Parts: sequence; C-alpha cells; structure tokens
Amino acid sequence: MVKNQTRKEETRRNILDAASRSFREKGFAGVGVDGIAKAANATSGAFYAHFGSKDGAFRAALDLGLDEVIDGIPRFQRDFGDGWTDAFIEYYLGRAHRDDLACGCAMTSLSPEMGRADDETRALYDRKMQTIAGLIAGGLPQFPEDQRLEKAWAFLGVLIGGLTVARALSDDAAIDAVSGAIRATAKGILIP
Amino acid sequence: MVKNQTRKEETRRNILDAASRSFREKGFAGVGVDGIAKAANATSGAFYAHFGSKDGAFRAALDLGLDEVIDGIPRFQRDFGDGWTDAFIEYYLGRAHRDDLACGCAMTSLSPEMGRADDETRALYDRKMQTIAGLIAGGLPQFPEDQRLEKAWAFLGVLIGGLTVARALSDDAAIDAVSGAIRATAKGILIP
DNA sequence: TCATTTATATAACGATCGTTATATTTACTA
DNA sequence: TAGTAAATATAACGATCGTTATATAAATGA
Repeated sequence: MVKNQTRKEETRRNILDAASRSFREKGFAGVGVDGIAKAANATSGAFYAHFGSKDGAFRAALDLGLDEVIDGIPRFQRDFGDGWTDAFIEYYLGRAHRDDLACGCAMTSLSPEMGRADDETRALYDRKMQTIAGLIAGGLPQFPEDQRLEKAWAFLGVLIGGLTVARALSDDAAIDAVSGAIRATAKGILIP
Repeated sequence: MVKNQTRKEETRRNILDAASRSFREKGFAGVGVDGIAKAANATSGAFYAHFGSKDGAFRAALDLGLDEVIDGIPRFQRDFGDGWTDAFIEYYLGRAHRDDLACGCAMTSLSPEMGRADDETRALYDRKMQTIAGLIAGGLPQFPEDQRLEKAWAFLGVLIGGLTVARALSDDAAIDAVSGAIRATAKGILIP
C-alpha cells in the first residue's frame, strides 16, 4: 500500500524534474509534453495523470523552482552570517550557476515567461517573489526597516538582469565585464 | 521599375515589423511563421522569399531591435545632455515602456532567447551589445575612461533586470517597488 | 486467487509546426 | 501589347503540437 504510493510519487517527481529543466532551458513554448515525458522516462499519459495540462506542469515547476530560492536564502543567511549577501552574489554570478541553465535559479529563467502565463501562474509568481524579497529584506539589518524591502528588490533585479545578460553573451571578456560590474553593483546596493 | 522595389520593400518591412513584435511578445518558439505572415498581411511564401528561414527572420528582428537602441542612445545624449541617463532611466522603467512588450526594447525581450539561438545570431547579439555598452560608456564623462565600460555594463544589466522583474509581476505595489528600487540603483551607479 | 482499483502506456484526434515546390499574380521591357 | 522576370500566394509535406479516450499493466483488498 505504501510501495505504490512511493512509485507514483517517483514518477511524478521525475516528470516534474524534467519539466523544470526543460522549461528553464527551452522556455514554455520551446518544449512539448511528449518531450518532457520522454526526458522523464515516462509517457504523456502519466504526464496528464499527474499535472492535468502543460500549464499545470509549468505552474508546478515554477512553484518548485521558487521554493528552492525560498529555502536557499535562509540557508545562506545561516551558513554565512553577515557575509551571506557576498556569498550569494558569488554563487549567483559564478561560472557554475551561469553555465547551468537547466538547473539554475528559476527567477532568472522563468521571469521572462510570466508575460505569457495565465493568471493563476502569475499570481503564484507574485506571491513567491514577495516572499523572497521579504526573506532578503530580513537579512539586511544594516538598513532601517522601512528601507530593507526596497534594497531587496534592487538586489533581486540587479542579479537577475546581470545573469540574463551574462548568459546571453558569448564573448568571455564581455561576460566577465558584465559579471564583474554587476557584482560590484549588487554589493554597492547593500552598503548603507 | 521603382514601384516594384518599394512594394517589395514594403512587404519585407511589414513582415519584419510583425516578426519583431511577435518575437518580443511571444518568444521565438511562441509564434509560427504563418502567424507572423498573417500579422503582416502576407503569406509564408513572401516570408521565405524575404528571410529564408524562421531563424533568419529572428536574426533580422534582433538586428533591427538592437539598432533601435544604438540609434536611441545618442539621441538621448544629444537631447538631454548631462541629464541623459536620468531621462533614459525614466523612459526605460516608465509605465509606457513597461506595458508595451511588443514594441519595447529588444535587449530586455530578446536577451533571454539568446541561449537558444544559433551561433550566427549570438555573434550578432554580442557585437551589437558591445556597441551599445560603448555608446553608454561614451556618455559617462564623470568617470575615468578605464571605469566607463564597467559602469555601462552595470547600467545595462540593472535596467534589463529591473524591467524584466517589473513586467513579470502583476501586483501594482510590487511593480512600483521594483521600479523605484531599480531607478535608484541605476542612478546610484552613475554617481562617481 | 479473483475482482477491483490505480498507475501508466498506447493510439488517435485535429491543429499547427517549419519548409519546399508549384501556381498565380504583378510589374517591367521590348 | 506580348513576353519575361520578379514577387507573392497556394498547396502540400512529414513532424510535432496539446489533449483525450482507451487499453494494458501493476498492485491492492477480499
């Protein structure tokens, strides 16, 4: 009775992981249901049994992806203390994260898709992004409370934009220039 | 003999405009050749006669879109003098530009597509983005020459990221928070 | 062990995908 | 105005799109 449940959950998880990777890499319209199912070693039948529609799977992938951020920020804050923003910046703009589109931060890869998403998905994005901004704000004690949220939004926008441009470029020197400039900007924001 | 040429150019222009709008709004994979042709009051036959392939049309749309930026920056510099960056920031993050995805800046709408683009398209993007960064750098005399390009890249990344996040959000208060925070950050970068 | 439920696989739907080949229209030349 | 060339329209290709309906497989309860 439990065996079946875990097997089902495993299939669901495989499909969700494949959807997360595919949507980040190729965009919502850039991959099909069959393609996602195949990448998950499953079929479209299982896909629809678990997620109901392509939009449903995208929403689940967005949900999971933003939860990864929501879980990750407090981990940085716990692990690095006062220097958590520097550590986060290094991670976010570092080569490993830059080169790994498929497993990279959902904020950068999926934000551009929101303009094409349905209302329910957009509402989910809104809620989770505000949670993320709040978590960041909570880690900025150097600012008075009424300034923290603004700093958090700036921090988010700067990192997302920098990573987007760095990923779009091909020339290594240009990539380094953008990464370096954004790194300095992100740090500058957080100096009171 | 001239009539035919202008008619041909007009068709080409119509298709290119439709492609520019469609790709910005829906992404490369989000629209089809027939859809673009229909939006241009033309057919797929004319589309292929003029652009050879969907990738070719995308490249032409990117080329045109980045040229608009390349033409626009010097215009801001000429029209607003020392205050050109403030004027540019206001335009870039203003409601009109934020709400008009179809005709908005190609940098923000097309950068996220570059990861999926072919080498020739990516090379084009690289070239034009470096030109744009150079133009911006040329308008930052308050910094020593060897710092200008870094400031320009930061400026670009910040505005692109801010606009991306602002567009992805639905809640007006959150949109205003991001816009305001990014506005302040963009201005802050340019204070020596 | 047999019936029943559940999970997944398969097959098919009309629609649209990017592209090519061919037909038709339009404009210019002689 | 007849003939030619260029520009655009139409039709068709196999492939894939998102989705549904049905079939098969596996696991459960009696």
